Amino acid sequence: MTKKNIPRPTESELEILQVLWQHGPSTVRFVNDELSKRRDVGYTTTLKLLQLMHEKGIVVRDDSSRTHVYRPALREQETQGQLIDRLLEAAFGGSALKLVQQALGNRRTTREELDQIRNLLDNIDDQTPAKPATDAPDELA
Amino acid sequence: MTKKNIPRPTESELEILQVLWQHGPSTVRFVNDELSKRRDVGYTTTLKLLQLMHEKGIVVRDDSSRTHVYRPALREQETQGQLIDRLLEAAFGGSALKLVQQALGNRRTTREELDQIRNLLDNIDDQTPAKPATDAPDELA
DNA sequence: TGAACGTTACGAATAGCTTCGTAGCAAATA
DNA sequence: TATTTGCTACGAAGCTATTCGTAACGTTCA
Repeated sequence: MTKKNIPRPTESELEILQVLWQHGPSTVRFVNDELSKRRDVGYTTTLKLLQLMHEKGIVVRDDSSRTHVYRPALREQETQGQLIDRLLEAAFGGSALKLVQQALGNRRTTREELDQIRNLLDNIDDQTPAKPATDAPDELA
Repeated sequence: MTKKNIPRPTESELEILQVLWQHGPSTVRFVNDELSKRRDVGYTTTLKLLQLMHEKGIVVRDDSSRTHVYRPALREQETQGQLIDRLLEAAFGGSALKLVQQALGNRRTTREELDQIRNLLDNIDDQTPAKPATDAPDELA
């Protein structure tokens, strides 16, 4: 009921979101400086992008002072979850299993990462009843 | 050296690729019928899309008979791997761990699937030396 | 004050994606 | 053979994403 109207970020928009996720609320100048570390991009390009993202509701803007400050409208996890859902539908026929297999299989993964995933699996296991529950707990840190 | 020139499929193109992956080499007619099961789409739209995909090298075409037959240029796994790489870069800062956590965490996953993933992890473990190997085996069914 | 600078707003050009109409041709059929 | 059917090719329109130039305006500072 809350996340229906937020449009899917494009690739350029994601690039900006990553800066905001990583550094918190930022000015156009700052975002542009960050992007410029990776590739050539004009200041007004970044500005325009942020303005569009604002119009779309992807970011929230504090324009109380002359230099506006932008922050993501959604938390990192929400957006990432959305994107995975999209990819799942678009390329994996909805099978999360196949996606995870693909993500782990064709990639060098460290032992440590593997262990972390195993931990995650165990946690999920604890909460996965043999029969579907009607009142599964939600929202844990 | 082999997969550099193949451009990334768009969303519509992926929809078609899924049909080809699932049913094997197909005519425009067949692909269009499949797509039509899910949504409204004109025949020439599907035709044009396949023609463009052919130009781009995303699909291969057998035009020896009047009715052309299309098949994917890349195997399902390759394309999916590519797409995951892309998403990994675009939204997860390159961390496969975060991606998998997100894919598994925010989703109802069956016990069976969890077990399959655990198996996968064990297999990877067997092949993951403490120090990186120079001659990892490739291509297993 | 006035010049230089930083910031936002806006318009426009370009490119790619998606869709479909029309034309032309070949094959099947009456 | 004449008609109908089915297929490919092609062009174009509409939309979105991306990029940047220019203008307008406030702030800073010499």
